[in-house]
Amino acid sequence: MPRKIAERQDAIPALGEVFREYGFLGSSLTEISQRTGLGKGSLYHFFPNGKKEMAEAVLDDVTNWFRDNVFSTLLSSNKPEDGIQNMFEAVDRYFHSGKRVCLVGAFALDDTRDRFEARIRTYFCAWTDALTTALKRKGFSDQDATETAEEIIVSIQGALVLARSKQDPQVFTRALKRLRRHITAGS
Amino acid sequence: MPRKIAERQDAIPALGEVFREYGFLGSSLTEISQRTGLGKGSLYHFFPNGKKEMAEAVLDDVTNWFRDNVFSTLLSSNKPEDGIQNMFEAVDRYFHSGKRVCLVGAFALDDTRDRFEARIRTYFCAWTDALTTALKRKGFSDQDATETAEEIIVSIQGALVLARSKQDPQVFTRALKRLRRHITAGS
DNA sequence: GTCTATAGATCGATAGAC
DNA sequence: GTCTATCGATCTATAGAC
Repeated sequence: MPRKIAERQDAIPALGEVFREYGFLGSSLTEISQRTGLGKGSLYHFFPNGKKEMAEAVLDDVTNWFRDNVFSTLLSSNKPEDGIQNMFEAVDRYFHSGKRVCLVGAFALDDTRDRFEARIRTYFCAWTDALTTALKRKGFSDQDATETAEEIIVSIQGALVLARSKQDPQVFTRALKRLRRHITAGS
Repeated sequence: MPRKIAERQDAIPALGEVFREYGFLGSSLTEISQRTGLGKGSLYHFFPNGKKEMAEAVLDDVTNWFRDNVFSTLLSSNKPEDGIQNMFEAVDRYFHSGKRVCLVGAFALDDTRDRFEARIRTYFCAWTDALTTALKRKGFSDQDATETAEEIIVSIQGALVLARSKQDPQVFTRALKRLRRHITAGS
């Protein structure tokens, strides 16, 4: 127990919640201060470059979570179907079965994308590449694996948009079910 | 030619562009004034309730465009496959082959949704219902038509997110091609 | 109807006491 | 490290001249 209660990393989950709820522009430092329990002085102590650095830290945290919980399992050599199965379970948990949006996708849709271009691209490319690799190992042809990986990530993102638009999380769970069936049927 | 050059409706296309580019919160009245060529006084003359009313007018315009160019053809009784074919062509044109985002989907992802809840839901429900009807007429079972309609709209929305995230519009055109193939193969 | 000027509130960010 | 006070900029919206 070498440290005080608050470290920079401890603020990340609350920061993620605020950015997911209000977007980047809509997240005011006042709101961020209240939800993290840190005064503006403390926030600027941990994130000297302000709100942009907070969002970068959250995006890095999201990508790291997917690397550790999704991509790594997709890329581990044994049993590609286990990696894919794990991905669907992890995705369902991460997005709270359709009740939570994808922060990266949300940032991508307006000019916020331009501020975080590299991180947004990295997230989606790493996901696409890992899933493509797993599908090839599962026996898909190169082209079929590439197309199917893109199709799956497209459907996950679109299901999150439509679920939130209709305020019906089941849109998301239905999409995941279709994708699982699609994979097992097409192998 | 009964009217002056500028009517309320003439400002809608420019308003749509600004909201698509910067989102609702990110669209300042200064930017809107420049892009529409109307001073703030004129803007408040046409839209007494300010920015919210401007966004509502744009959302209504989007929904009306889809009603006239997509939903009506899907619902017209003759030849459901012509209506579906027309939908894919209209969607490809409307979203500039993946270079333009869906304003309704973008508004849905953060707390902007709460301001325009009814309009966002109406847009997606009208689309889902029209497409479901066309698929039933094409011979799909009730459940299969409902599932497939949702799958198509999910894929279109997700493809727009991923295309913009990766800055690769071809993600969108590939998704449309897959959907067309899926429909003709599954009938 | 359309403009300029500006009110009133809130923004991100900083300074300085402790 | 954490706080309060506050800066200058920017925001939406309005007032009033023309």
